[in-house]
Amino acid sequence: MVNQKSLKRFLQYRLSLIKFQRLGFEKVFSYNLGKDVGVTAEQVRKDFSMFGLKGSKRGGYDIKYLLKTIDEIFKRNGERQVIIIGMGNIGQALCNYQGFKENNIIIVAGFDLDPAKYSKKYAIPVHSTDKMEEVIKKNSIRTAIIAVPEFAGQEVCDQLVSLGIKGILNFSPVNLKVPEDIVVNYVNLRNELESLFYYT
Amino acid sequence: MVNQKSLKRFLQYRLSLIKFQRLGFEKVFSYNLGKDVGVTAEQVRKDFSMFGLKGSKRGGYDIKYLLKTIDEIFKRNGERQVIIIGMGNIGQALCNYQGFKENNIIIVAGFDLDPAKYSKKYAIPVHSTDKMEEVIKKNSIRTAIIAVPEFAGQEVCDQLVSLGIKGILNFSPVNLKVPEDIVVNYVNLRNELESLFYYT
DNA sequence: ATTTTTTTGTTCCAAATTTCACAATAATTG
DNA sequence: CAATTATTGTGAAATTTGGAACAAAAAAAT
Ligand SMILES: NC(=O)c1ccc[n+]([C@@H]2O[C@H](COP(=O)([O-])OP(=O)(O)OC[C@H]3O[C@@H](n4cnc5c(N)ncnc54)[C@H](O)[C@@H]3O)[C@@H](O)[C@H]2O)c1
Ligand SMILES: NC(=O)c1ccc[n+]([C@@H]2O[C@H](COP(=O)([O-])OP(=O)(O)OC[C@H]3O[C@@H](n4cnc5c(N)ncnc54)[C@H](O)[C@@H]3O)[C@@H](O)[C@H]2O)c1
Repeated sequence: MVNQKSLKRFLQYRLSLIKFQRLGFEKVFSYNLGKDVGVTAEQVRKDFSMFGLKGSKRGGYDIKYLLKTIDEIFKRNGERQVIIIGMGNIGQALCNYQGFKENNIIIVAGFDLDPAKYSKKYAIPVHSTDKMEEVIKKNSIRTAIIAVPEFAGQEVCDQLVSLGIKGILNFSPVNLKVPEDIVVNYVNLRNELESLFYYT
Repeated sequence: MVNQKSLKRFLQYRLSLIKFQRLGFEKVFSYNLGKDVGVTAEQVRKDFSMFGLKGSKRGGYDIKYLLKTIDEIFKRNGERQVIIIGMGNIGQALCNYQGFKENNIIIVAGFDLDPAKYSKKYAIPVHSTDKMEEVIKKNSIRTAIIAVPEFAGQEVCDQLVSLGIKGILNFSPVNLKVPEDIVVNYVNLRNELESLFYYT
């Protein structure tokens, strides 16, 4: 299995590379990237080496080439579709975010139990959860965002897994029990905020 | 410096402990907590030992005592005030979230450059960024959430630091340059989602 | 009261991750 | 074109993190 941390660093490298490219650079050195992203130059080189990205000694790395390869790693050229379960605060914030479309990520639809959410006022169509199977199958969707309250997290997760979802971004503060081959990324906003109060 | 990961696990332990308490339990064993939170029992004991939390051999840990001590670690009994800079999608989602108030976290105010955001329709007062200093000083605020676009992240961060903020939750996809004594927690939603496409 | 069982607390061990160190080599300089 | 310099790529060392193992102690059983 691939190193999760390295994987997320690549997305930071990508942002940084685009920044350098906009500034007119064609090459970068490991320490340029490292400094901008907040890791050591050695870390950058190790990450690159792990995914087989090559630079030229003394000449550094070619930005275009790096971007192209990173794009391949994250399948940026294919369709990258995702659905959201739970169209409350978080679900709405995500579907209004422009940065996904700009980065080739399509939020196909939202799902909710509450009929009040099936309105036209959202950036994406919102359906009853009964329709999940249909939408997932029709679009061959493999990735989903769980943004339902804590008590519903595991239940929704089980549904998603049974419908063939392989990758989950989970906002509910629950440790999800999933089969081996399912990848879950956790975002626990309350913990991220609250842990700051330890220091302050 | 304290182990960041351990710190965040404590908040998960806390949630789990409350769950057990609601179910009528007064004691837990390390493996109960571990199973629920998704870590090993050894990890739980190690974490507890690191913060000086004591259990009784064969009797396990007293839930009330654990909760009380964890509450102290995160200063749950004092005022836990925070401000949000950037009242766009994320800023609004956060200020509408009930779970903060329920957990003794008060979002005192929001700040934005855009006057269209200074309306009464939000759950918290929203001011011009000019007012940041006044609000921070008056309430002795030490914790802030950055929810502005990428290009403004570092600038806002510098302002906050100069106004005495010590802990930052940063949603903008930038590596913030901060003095040693400032703690930053990063939430990069796009990376969390996009990294899933590596697998799917 | 003694033995057995169970669980903590901690030391030791293993795995994963990061940093160091340096040979290899490409670019630059003289 | 030889010497110098800068930077990559990677194997070894160091660090960090998590897991295993087990003695110590408390509870339960006999
Ligand atoms: N909003 C935040 O700032 C914030 C902060 C910390 C944690 N969270 C967590 O993120 C998650 C979402 O938060 P939110 O503020 O968006 O919640 P919310 O209550 O605003 O929205 C949840 C939505 O899920 C829907 N829902 C409930 N059960 C469902 C089910 N079984 N299937 C489909 N839809 C269902 C509800 O109808 C509602 O629309 C929660 O687990 C919350 O704990 C949110
Ligand atoms: N919304 C999402 O789902 C999402 C997903 C991934 C990343 N992000 C990141 O989170 C951050 C916030 O996202 P969003 O969708 O809420 O953005 P948004 O554009 O909806 O809101 C940003 C707000 O910040 C304000 N602002 C800009 N410069 C400011 C300044 N210097 N001082 C004060 N206010 C300022 C703007 O007026 C706007 O109201 C961004 O950095 C974005 O990249 C958001």
